[in-house]
Amino acid sequence: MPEIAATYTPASVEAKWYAYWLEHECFTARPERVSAMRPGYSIVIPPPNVTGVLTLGHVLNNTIQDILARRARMMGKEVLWLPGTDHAGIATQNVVEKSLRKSGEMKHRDDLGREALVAKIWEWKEKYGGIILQQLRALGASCDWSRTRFTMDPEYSRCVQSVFVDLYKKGMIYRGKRMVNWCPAALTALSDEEVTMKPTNGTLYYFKVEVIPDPDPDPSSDSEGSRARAGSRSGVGGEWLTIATTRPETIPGDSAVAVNPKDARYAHLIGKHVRRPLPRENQAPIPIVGDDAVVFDFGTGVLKVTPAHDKADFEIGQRHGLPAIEVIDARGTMSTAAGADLAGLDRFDARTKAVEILKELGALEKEEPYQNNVGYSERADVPIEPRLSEQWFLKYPSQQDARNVVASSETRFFPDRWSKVYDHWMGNLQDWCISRQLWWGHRVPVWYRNTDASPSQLSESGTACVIGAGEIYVGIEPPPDAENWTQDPDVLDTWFSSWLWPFATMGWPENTDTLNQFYPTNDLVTGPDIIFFWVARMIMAGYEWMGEKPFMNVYFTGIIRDKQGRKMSKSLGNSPDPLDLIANYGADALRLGVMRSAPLGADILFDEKNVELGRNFCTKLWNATRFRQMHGGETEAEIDPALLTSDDKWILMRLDVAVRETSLALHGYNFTEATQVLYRFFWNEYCDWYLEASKVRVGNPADAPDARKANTLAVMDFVLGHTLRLLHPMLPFITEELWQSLGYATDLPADQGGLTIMTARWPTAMTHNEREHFCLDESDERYANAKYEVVNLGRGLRRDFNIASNKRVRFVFRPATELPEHEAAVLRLLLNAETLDVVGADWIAPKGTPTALTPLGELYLPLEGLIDVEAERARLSKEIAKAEDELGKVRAKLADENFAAKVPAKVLEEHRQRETAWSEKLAQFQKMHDALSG
RNA sequence: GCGCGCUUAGCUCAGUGGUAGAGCGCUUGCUUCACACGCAAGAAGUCACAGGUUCGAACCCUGUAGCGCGCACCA
Repeated sequence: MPEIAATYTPASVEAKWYAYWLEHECFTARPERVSAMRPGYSIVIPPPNVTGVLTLGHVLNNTIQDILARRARMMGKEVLWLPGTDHAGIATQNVVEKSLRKSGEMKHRDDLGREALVAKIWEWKEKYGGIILQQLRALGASCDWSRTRFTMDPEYSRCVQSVFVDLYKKGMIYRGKRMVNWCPAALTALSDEEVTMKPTNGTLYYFKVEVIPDPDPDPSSDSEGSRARAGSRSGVGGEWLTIATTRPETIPGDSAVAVNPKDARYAHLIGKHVRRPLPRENQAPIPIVGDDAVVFDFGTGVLKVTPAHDKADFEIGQRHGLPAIEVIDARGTMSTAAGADLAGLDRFDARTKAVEILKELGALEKEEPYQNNVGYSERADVPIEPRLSEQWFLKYPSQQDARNVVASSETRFFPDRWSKVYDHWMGNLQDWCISRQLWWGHRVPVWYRNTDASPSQLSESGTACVIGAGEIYVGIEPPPDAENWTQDPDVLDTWFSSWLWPFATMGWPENTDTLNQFYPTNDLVTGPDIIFFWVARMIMAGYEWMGEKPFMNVYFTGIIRDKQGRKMSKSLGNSPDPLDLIANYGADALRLGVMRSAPLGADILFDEKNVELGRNFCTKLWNATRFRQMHGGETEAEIDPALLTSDDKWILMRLDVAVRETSLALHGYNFTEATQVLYRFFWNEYCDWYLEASKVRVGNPADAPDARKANTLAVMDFVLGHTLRLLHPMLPFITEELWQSLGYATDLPADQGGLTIMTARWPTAMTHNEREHFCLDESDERYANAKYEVVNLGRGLRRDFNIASNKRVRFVFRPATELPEHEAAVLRLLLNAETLDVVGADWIAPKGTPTALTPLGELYLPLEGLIDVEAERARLSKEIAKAEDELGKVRAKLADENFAAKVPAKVLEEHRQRETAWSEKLAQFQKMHDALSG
């Protein structure tokens, strides 16, 4: 048996046991072992970005998953925790492009070209891609690494392509030119979910336009026709309309002005035209249309309509057959259609310029500061540009099943309130823009060719479909005569692959053992920020292709913030590196620290103090266990119930409570509560009381073992063995080290803790028979509590009379009933008393002796020659005041006749007992007080 | 604008109808033979505010304020 070292050194212990677990394949899931007696349990990891490095958010998330997985193993389940990474299209391409630009290998992606860049990204992925998974090992994550998946593995890619083809065949996928969220930084379309609205300070510009009495029949921006009219400024003296806008740079793209047809101020103008002021060289007439979307009381009630650069305007344009004039290009630069003044300018510079021109034209009436919500690209953090472009869209499949499964709690959300958020989103689904103008990702499995011939037939595999006009081929494999075809250049949204994660990682579309035994998964642990991106879509995908929900429970973690409540970010520098924390405090300390501060459903304010707390707890655990080992003796000897003391019984009962509470808390995903229960049990109950009291019996390590000492050590083994198991999911490393060091593994079967604590049985609450066996009774608990209360009161006396805690003093005790010598010995030890003289009822304390009234009798602290009568009088006065106060409160309640009449009998009885207890105390204190005065 | 959540000790948070709690921080005393990453004792709260229900409210109901989140959005 290895001797437990004086200090705990996490680094070597962690490395040792992680290697041991891997060597013994403790993390490997074996579907063939699943049976009725050994149910399967599974979690799929939310795959971190392949570019990612471990953050505190990952620590939180993966510690929870590890706790769930380890506990499930201890409960006898066959566990699969499936790890992997996500190719994360935009993020990864950005990271690699940036690094290539930095190293000078390219200036722009076009320098390399598609194939070369993708090759570079693969290279980069092979080199650095696994970092975060390595870091998870340092945290202790018990993932089945042999099953590590990547969303661009060949088999996985095939899944992605086949669901595309499947959805295409089902008519759920279509291509079209629509208004999309365009990111001018990433140069790609985004889904609605990738846009976040941010309040942004801007300006509302009011400019006027002239109503033209004699409209041009063709209001399009035909430059020749317009220029001809630009010179003859007709309509002078006509009507003018004032329009408010935040985006004057888009005026050249306006193809109408809209008013509400019910707006009496303007309704008569509908059908007339106004002169669009920009571009200067093409001040075309544009129509005034009536549309209900225009609100009366915003701005002037007149709306400029820019169908090419605003979603709402696009819809108005559709309703009125208006042309969409693109004045901003993909990079956010003004196009030639914007006119000579603006063309080539960045969209924000163009805004300034447009305002200047309006001023010059005398069209600008006023400008006022204005805060509006602007959509930002979540990833690039730049304002998105609504833009018309040709994209692939998906009508979400299996919506109804996905909605029902959460509404009916067949899949449960923790905390439950997220199910409302989910339901709301599911009820307002918009088609999903799934194509991205990137190179890194799953390429859209569609090929085109121009042909005059009639459409080709379906390919034999049935994976191809055909559309008229130009020819389009949709299939997992390229068309047979691929050289004649051009593949769609776009790739698919990363989430279009992530949503298949729960089954694509398990061998789908094959009917594998893994799928049979581990799908649906039991728990998903993720952040609420990706409830739409990922969770909702996985549920729909699960129903669409597996015909079954992907998970039974979803636990949403909080967001980790710093202690001032700010989000963790690189630029703020408030994001500590978890690996540094592990190096400084140990992985277990980090896990405990994070879990102890992670309340269910709330954000977590991270403070390194919590990790310190975790470290301190590990040290305490280490030392308390070392204390046990130092006293030697047989490991885990049989407990002799006949030799159990009140302290023994008390700790066994407290342990039982801790077992129940821990299990209950974990069952309800209350991880913080579980940690708190265990922290209190071990530190405050086991160490502070039981271990200290037991010193009476275990004596010095060198003392010869006797039956009583052996029995106490057996109780310690029982409690420590249970505690280590309860703590193992939370603190895997130190518990394994101590489990092995104490020799608890030696006599157990390999699969029940003999090989590793990982598979030791999860403690269960004591049965009635076990309680009988140990003769556990509430009276033992009451007696032990009373004894500890005597100690508390005695320590209070010491404090009140300024006796240093290391000074051994004489106490006198007058017990209410007989005090057994072994209990007196415990009192002596815990009070740090030189002696505890037990006296009879006839003993009279010297005048002024400090006295405490305890549940077991009166405790005196004789202070020979040092008695300060005034001090004791003052102390007693305080006690009397306190007793009077409490007595007053409880009597007031009892005096209320309504109270006595309506309150439950149990509560009434409690109050009566309280009254009796306080009045007795009060009487005694008063007696002692009077004696001092007399 | 709609919806959800939060407000309890200096800080972070437990506490779902019956005597206000923990950790950290603070004060005091202790190198007591497992542990100073420790031991012991202590101070510290109008439970956001206002009403209501109840014998009794931190807890249930209504309203108000502040903070946070989600959705929608008005140019």
